[in-house]
Amino acid sequence: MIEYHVRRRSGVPAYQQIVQQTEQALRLGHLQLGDKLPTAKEVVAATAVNPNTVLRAYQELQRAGLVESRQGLGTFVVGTLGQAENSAAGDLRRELTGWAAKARSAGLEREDVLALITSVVDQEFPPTAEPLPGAALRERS
Amino acid sequence: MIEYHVRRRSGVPAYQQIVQQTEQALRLGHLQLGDKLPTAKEVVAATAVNPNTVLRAYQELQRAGLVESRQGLGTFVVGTLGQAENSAAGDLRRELTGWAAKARSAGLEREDVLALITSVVDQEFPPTAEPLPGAALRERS
Amino acid sequence: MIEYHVRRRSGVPAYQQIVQQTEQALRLGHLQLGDKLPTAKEVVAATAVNPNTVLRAYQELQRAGLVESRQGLGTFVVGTLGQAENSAAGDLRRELTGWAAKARSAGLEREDVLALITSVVDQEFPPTAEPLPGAALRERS
Amino acid sequence: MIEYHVRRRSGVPAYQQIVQQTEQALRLGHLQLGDKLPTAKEVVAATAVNPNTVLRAYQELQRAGLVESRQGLGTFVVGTLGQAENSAAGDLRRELTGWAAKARSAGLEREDVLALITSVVDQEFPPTAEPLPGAALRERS
DNA sequence: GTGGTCTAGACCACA
DNA sequence: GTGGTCTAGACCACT
Repeated sequence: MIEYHVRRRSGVPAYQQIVQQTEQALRLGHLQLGDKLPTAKEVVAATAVNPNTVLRAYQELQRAGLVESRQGLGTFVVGTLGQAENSAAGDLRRELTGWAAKARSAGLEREDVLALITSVVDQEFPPTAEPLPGAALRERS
Repeated sequence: MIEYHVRRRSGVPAYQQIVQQTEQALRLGHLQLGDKLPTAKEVVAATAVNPNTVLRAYQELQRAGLVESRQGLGTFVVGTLGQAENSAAGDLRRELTGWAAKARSAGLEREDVLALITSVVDQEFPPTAEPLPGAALRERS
Repeated sequence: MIEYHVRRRSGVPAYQQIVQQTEQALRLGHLQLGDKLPTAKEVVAATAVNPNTVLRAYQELQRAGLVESRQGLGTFVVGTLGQAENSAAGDLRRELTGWAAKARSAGLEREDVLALITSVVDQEFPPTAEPLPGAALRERS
Repeated sequence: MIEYHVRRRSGVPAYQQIVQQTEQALRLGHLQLGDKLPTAKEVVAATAVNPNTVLRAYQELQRAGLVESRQGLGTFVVGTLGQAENSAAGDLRRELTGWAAKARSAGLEREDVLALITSVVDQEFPPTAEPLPGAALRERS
């Protein structure tokens, strides 16, 4: 059963954190087709968020076609996402774990590692650019 | 000169994105002691956020002791952060770049890679847990 | 419940006055762990500042780890500060009150008393010096 | 010769800090009738503020009738302020110094002492209240 | 021209 | 209803 961790100070809305963690679990294969998500009550007990916040996250996931809520039964996985758990994933994970160990013994902290990683990933997998706002405005007015 | 990229749709407050990108540039050595940050005006021109949003980010960095704003002159780096650019960093970056290439040829998308990476990093460098809010409150009435 | 008093003519930013008064209340024990700060609305009603100014003060206190804001609930004290209310404080306060009475009967005004006091305190508890700005800059270009 | 100390981070405008420190020196007798203030150049060397900032402070003092600038000669004290250095001041200062020593041995820090003192002084010498803004507006419109 | 503060108002996240 | 973020614009302090 997936366990959510909500960081209130991160600035990311609580319901989005739940959505993102669910999506990530789907990519990693931690959640499989048919798996049951924890009930809102359980999430509330574990994360101290408001029940409505959980419901909103689950609705978002349902609209994305990833889960389905059944009255009185719970919420179940009905979709898949990505390739992170294909045949090569085991190797990739092993290698990355080794890399992380090396980084730690070189004295890097968690934040250093994250900075380095995002730097490399942004270079190798460039994020889709965002149009400058105002473009739409300029056309309209 | 550092260039900021603000993603408005990410849910993360714009001012925090600027703070985080500055911190990352400090960790990676892209910003050095004495370097000048772009003026609020320049950031506004590049990112289309409001000047106050930039000022707020800079003030946050100033309170963290990382930069110092001098009226009429600009904002300057006065602190350092982390170890991401020590002797071993070059090797680590090279290896990680190779790993990323392998991941791509295995068919993983950016989101898959990020999911895999955060999974491994969270395991190897466990984030500091956040105390449940309300702990202090529960003792009282 | 703490009551704030903002002096607009003092030259000190309103949000800093709120921060300082909160810190002082913590030192004096007027605010205890778990206490609730007034809502932004209440402060606005009492001091005629803008809600955003109050929020900014509370955020500053939150970053200092002294309070914690919970959406929809309010802002609560989660940290302590200093020793001004330990066992000896009662005696010290009594003595100081007596001293103030003597000063008044000697014809000193409020401003005279403040001048005398800051002079003595600065001598007995030297303030931490502030580094000359630009030290880091001078090395560079 | 008076020495100014400008704390840039205090939020109080630099020129006001110079004015206030001059007034305080007058009250304490550290500056006497006829004394010469440091030249703008000297203040600049000591505090790293802009010459214009010093000039503005001196102009303010001149408008208050406390000093007088003579071209090519310098700026001189021509007024007095308060009673902080009358006959009883010596005793009061001595007592206060003793009190401060006791406070320190009780473990209070500078900030604790300041909190305690302002609390007592505000009670014994209540600051003149400030009319709520809007009062004037209500009459006008 | 650069940064700092404040106001006003809008919209969102959360309880 | 409470706090969080952002925008827009004004005014001030400083170089």
